[in-house]
Amino acid sequence: MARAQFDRNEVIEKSIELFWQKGFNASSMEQVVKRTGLKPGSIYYSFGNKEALFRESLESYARKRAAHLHKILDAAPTVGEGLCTILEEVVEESAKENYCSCFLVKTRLELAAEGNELYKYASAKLDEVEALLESYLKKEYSKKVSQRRATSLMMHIFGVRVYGYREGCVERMRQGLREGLPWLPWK
Amino acid sequence: MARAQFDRNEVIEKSIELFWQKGFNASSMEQVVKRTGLKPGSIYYSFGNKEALFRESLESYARKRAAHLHKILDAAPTVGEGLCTILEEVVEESAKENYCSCFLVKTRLELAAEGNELYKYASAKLDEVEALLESYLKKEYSKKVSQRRATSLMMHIFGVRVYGYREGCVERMRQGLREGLPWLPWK
DNA sequence: CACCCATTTGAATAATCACTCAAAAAACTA
DNA sequence: TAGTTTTTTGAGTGATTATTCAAATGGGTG
Repeated sequence: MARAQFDRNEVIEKSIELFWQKGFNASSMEQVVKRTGLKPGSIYYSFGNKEALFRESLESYARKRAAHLHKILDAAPTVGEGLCTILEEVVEESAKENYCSCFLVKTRLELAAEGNELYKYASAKLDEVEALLESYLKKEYSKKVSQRRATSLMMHIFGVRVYGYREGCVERMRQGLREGLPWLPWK
Repeated sequence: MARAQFDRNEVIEKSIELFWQKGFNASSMEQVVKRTGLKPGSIYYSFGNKEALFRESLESYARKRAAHLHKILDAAPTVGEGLCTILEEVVEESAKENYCSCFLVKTRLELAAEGNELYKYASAKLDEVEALLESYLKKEYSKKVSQRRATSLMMHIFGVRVYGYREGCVERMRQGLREGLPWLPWK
């Protein structure tokens, strides 16, 4: 076998599922073995160790999320409408079964102690999301207003990511978002 | 020894410190042994098991937080001013070394999978905080407005709890809060 | 076809985990 | 002070953890 037999993307996909749902510490490599079907040796040969596999999963997740945000904001007629779409999506995501917030947010909260590298990575990626929002806002607002509103948006997104665990909270969150972000073109 | 030799409150206090900082899964009972100075047998004899000790720690934390919120809101000249004080405190807390968000929020995010009892408890306590805020708001606003603003406040608090890990973010968050909560009497 | 080497295998390893228990010790009671 | 009950002690348990490795496997290449 000169080339690996498994599909690397599929393995990362399954790992994201597990790590996102359970977090770093509650996920065991045995569970990774079970979900991916690979043997322990293969996983370690291909990915190094648990932290490296987790990191690759986080990277993949962050890449896809950033691409998605870009796509929506580029497709929207105005920045404001794009932001409304994003927020509405985040709200609706919380209504799904097995909702588990945002992989980056969860990692930031779980691994903050001791300056963990995975924490640093998740934090850097979240900062990048804010920078992305700010850059789009600058198309319509001054630098000062854009920065303030980007931070406000981030806090609302984080808010929904935590609030969303509550059952039957979708309408409440919609109201709350309209209250806190009245400058957006809500429908 | 008919009565325990250690101070139960002190042990819970040390446990809160550990569990709050590291979370449930990254905290080992050996670390509890080290921090409290008790022997394993004593801990299990007095508290049952890890989950029960964690729960007692969570309960103690939640009780103290709720009392603190009540105290501030009762002492403030107006509800709005009390809310500003609370938010400013949460922001300033994030600037401390070893900042670790909110024990309840961290527990909610870490243990949501599989309907864990500790997750349910943390969630219920967070819901109670919102109910508390809403009851104070009703003194000055209609039921509808109070509910909407209580949710908005909760989302902002959650937002700060997650955003606060970012370094040098205090001024940013202050700006963001004023942007999202313009109806509060900010100074 | 034969060789090579990347990859797979799965049992094994050592560390750590939550938790237990029988015996010792230390209060309270009479 | 003698006896009873509660609490402490700390070595020990079995399960689970992340990780390793020598041997087997099989695709690519000449």
